[in-house]
Amino acid sequence: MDGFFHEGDLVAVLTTQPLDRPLDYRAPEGGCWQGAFVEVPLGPRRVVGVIWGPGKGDFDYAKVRPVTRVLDVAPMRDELRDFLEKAGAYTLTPLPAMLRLATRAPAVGDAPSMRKIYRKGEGRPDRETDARRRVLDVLDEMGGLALTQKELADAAGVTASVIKGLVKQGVVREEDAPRDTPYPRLDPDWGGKALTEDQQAGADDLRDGVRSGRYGTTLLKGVTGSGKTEVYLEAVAECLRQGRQALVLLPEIALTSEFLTRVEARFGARPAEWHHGVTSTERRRAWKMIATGGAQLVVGARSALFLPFRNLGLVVVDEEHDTSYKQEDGVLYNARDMAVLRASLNDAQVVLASATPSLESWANAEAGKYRRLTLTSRFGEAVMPEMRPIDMRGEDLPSNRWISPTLKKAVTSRIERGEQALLFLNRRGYAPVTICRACGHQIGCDHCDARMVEHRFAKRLVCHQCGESKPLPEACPSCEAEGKLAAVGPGVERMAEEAREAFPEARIAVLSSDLYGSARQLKAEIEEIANGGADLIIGTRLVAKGHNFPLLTLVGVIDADLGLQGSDLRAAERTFQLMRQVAGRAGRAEKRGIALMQTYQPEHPVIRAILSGDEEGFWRAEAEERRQAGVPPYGRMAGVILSSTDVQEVFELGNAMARQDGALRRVGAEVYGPAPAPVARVRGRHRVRLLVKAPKGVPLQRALAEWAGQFRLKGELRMAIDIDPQSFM
DNA sequence: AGCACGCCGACT
DNA sequence: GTCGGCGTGCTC
Repeated sequence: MDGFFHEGDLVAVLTTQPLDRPLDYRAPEGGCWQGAFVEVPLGPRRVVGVIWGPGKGDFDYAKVRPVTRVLDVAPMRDELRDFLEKAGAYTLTPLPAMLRLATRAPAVGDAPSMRKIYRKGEGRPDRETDARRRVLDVLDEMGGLALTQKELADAAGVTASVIKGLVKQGVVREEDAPRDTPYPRLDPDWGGKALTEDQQAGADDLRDGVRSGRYGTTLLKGVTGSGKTEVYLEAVAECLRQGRQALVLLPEIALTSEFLTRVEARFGARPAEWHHGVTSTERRRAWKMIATGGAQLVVGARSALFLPFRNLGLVVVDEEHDTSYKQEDGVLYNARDMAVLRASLNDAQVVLASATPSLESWANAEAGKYRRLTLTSRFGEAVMPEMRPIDMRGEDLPSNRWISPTLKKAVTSRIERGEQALLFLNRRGYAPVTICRACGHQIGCDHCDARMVEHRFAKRLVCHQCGESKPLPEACPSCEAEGKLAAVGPGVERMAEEAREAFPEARIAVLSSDLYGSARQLKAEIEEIANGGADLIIGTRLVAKGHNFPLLTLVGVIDADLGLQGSDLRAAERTFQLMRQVAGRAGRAEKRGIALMQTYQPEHPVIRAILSGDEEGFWRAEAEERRQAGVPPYGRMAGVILSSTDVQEVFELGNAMARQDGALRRVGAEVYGPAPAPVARVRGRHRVRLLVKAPKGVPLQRALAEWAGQFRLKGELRMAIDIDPQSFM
């Protein structure tokens, strides 16, 4: 039999321990399958591993130890093993670290955990009280189905002690049942919304893709309100009809609860959920059910890509341009690219959904690698708002004020008409810089090379890099002059202050992620505002993400130039996306909105492109610039970040690496740097960055591995290689 | 990752 | 003499 090992056979076991290769063991009594999750002895410890393949047999047979036991979970499928190997090779991540991503389920190897359930028993209770009668009524209605103690107590409006009393008499039966139960079935034909012609065509197209049973990627582009979600949920429905599983990735957990409600409305039940906020019992249930087919749809964060799907047929990456898909949590990977890789190994379809796609995806669609679907019409006839610049060079504005007379007039007129306005500034806190007027000292973080941001609402200075905070001092920490510290520059809190002065009659709400304790509170506040609880909203980029404000007709961007500073090559792309998204908040339903952008450089090509709405033109120009520069997606890049508590040590290694670059030059790659990383010191560690640039099509990973392998990291030194870095300044 | 081994400086 | 710092190497 293929992939089965009999007792005593040599097997290679990969563990999550950071060894450089799988180790040989002997198959246990009863044998084991390739992919089986096992427990093996390693030195004095026992660790969890996976049967990776046949053993190599290059180790003294007498010293080979047997597998301790095979865990009672579905073996890892070949596709997932393949995915881990390929993703590891691409990101230059050792396999054990990749396996760790795929085994992030708590206590999967333990015996199935049980819980008590309750159903109708025999006879009548000795005394028939109201409470007891209600419990029995609830159980009667269930028609023999069992409930947990909490469900039963809540439904009957009694406490647990009533149930216990009935159990004692045998009137209610208590039983043990496994805790990890399948998720309720989703019905693909439950609540389909009527689609517009445009949406219907898109949905048909995606459905055909899913029906093909083959790999394929579609870039689904559509502005806010164009019905992207409805359209891709039709692809999910088709996937469920085919009896395959679907995965929807969202960039932020804050968006999941709203999304789950929509899924429930469409399919009649809630899907499995997977992100850091899910309890460990629920994660364990999800993991097991995904492996056995008891979960049809998973909604989750990027780590959901490593779940043990039994038959994955579709992956949707919503807001595919979102930078949070590329972030470090030990392993540096871009969830959008990994979704495409995983899908291709599973003969599954990918849908990349966005109003403002990444340049990479746009280029892949242009090159014919991805299909392209564009939804044009917005619901209820409204279109993208009218966009106009406010040339700040011509505005009469005192220093320390940021709302221009033109913008002020526009906001006033909207508020008078009972409509909402939004002032957008992508900067949290009160002021980004606190400077001493006596000596010029700027207050910085003690552990990072970053300035402390004043948060007046919390009465503290906060480092946005490491989260460290301290009270605002009375005296300058450098020259000790008292009362000379001044806030410089605007943050949303300061904008709110100015707005209260400018619009004394208006009800003003500030939306910034740090002002709310929990995602739940924030969501409640957003709902309140959407229902008309405020006249003027002042918000950070948080407002750009998927929330709908039906009364909003004016968006004022305080500083449209903000994202264009610095030398980051992606700055243009990000600013373009952000500005279009923020502007898209204005005007829905029957009211057309307007977006006003305060700028000191209205002739800047990016600002002009944002205002004219010539997206294709912008992408083409941007693509041409990248092609000229030989940077992604027309060339390859990798970042190398070295860090240590010792500055000199990092720079010495950085310089040595830059000098000994033979392995890179042999494939035509070049090294730049070392330079201090964008934030040169984080949490007390000094960081230095090297950049590697290579033509497309060269074996970059192999060259990088050979190059980096020459250097030994001693002491506190750490090296992280980032393939396809987000920023390449 | 853990854990043992071993080579040097410092102390009862 | 021996205690303990951490650099190096091994785990099937």
